[in-house]
Amino acid sequence: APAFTTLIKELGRTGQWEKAVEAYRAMAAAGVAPNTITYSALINACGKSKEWEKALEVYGEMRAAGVEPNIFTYSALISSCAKGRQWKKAFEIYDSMRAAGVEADAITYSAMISACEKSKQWEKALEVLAAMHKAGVEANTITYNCVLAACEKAGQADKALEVFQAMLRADVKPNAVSFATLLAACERAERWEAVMDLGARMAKAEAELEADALRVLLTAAHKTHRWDRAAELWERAAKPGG
RNA sequence: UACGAAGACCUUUGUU
Repeated sequence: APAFTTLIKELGRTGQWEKAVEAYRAMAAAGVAPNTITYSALINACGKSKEWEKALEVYGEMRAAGVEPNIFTYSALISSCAKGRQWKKAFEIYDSMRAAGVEADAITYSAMISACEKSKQWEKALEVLAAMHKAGVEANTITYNCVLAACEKAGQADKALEVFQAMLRADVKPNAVSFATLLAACERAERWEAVMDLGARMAKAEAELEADALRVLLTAAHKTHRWDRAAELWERAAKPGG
């Protein structure tokens, strides 16, 4: 079964979900029984291609075959719903997971928040973060990135900055994705002072300065008449590895 | 104890 699972994952990674399903069918023909790991990989393969209905169908077959889902299975299902922008379905899966006595971890919560984000439910995303905290599960950089993305997508720059503060208070390190999301939110809201502030934090965090981030930071320097900062940015960007 | 397999942001690919 591990060989089939590896194949299914690879097919999923390259967007060939139909072939992944074929590989799964071929298992039966070869007399190999799919297990929890195989099903989780197949659900994820379907989810990656935004085939959330197929992912749920596979889940149904899994249950019918008497194979027990675990936290990987549920997280993959939630992630599938996220990519298909089915936040209500994601909550349904989450509820059934809890009913089965499976505790959500940081990955599960992040997938839930991502589901809210992609369905443009930023308030729900904040609710999930609060529930996570209440459950005593620590939010990590990715979790916060999902929340930041939810705020950004909804045009809630102030909320994004609030979440960022909470992130720093929780001692969770922002990465390049965090900053990119924050910059996007602030750019859209024309919060140039906030952008300048982020630029300073990025420098302190030694975060990688990508082209798009540089563009927004330069725009902000221009808008706030901080020519000195613009020059500094330019020099830093010109340096190899800087 | 370990010993080829599975889940979250971003990245790749496809669709608009």
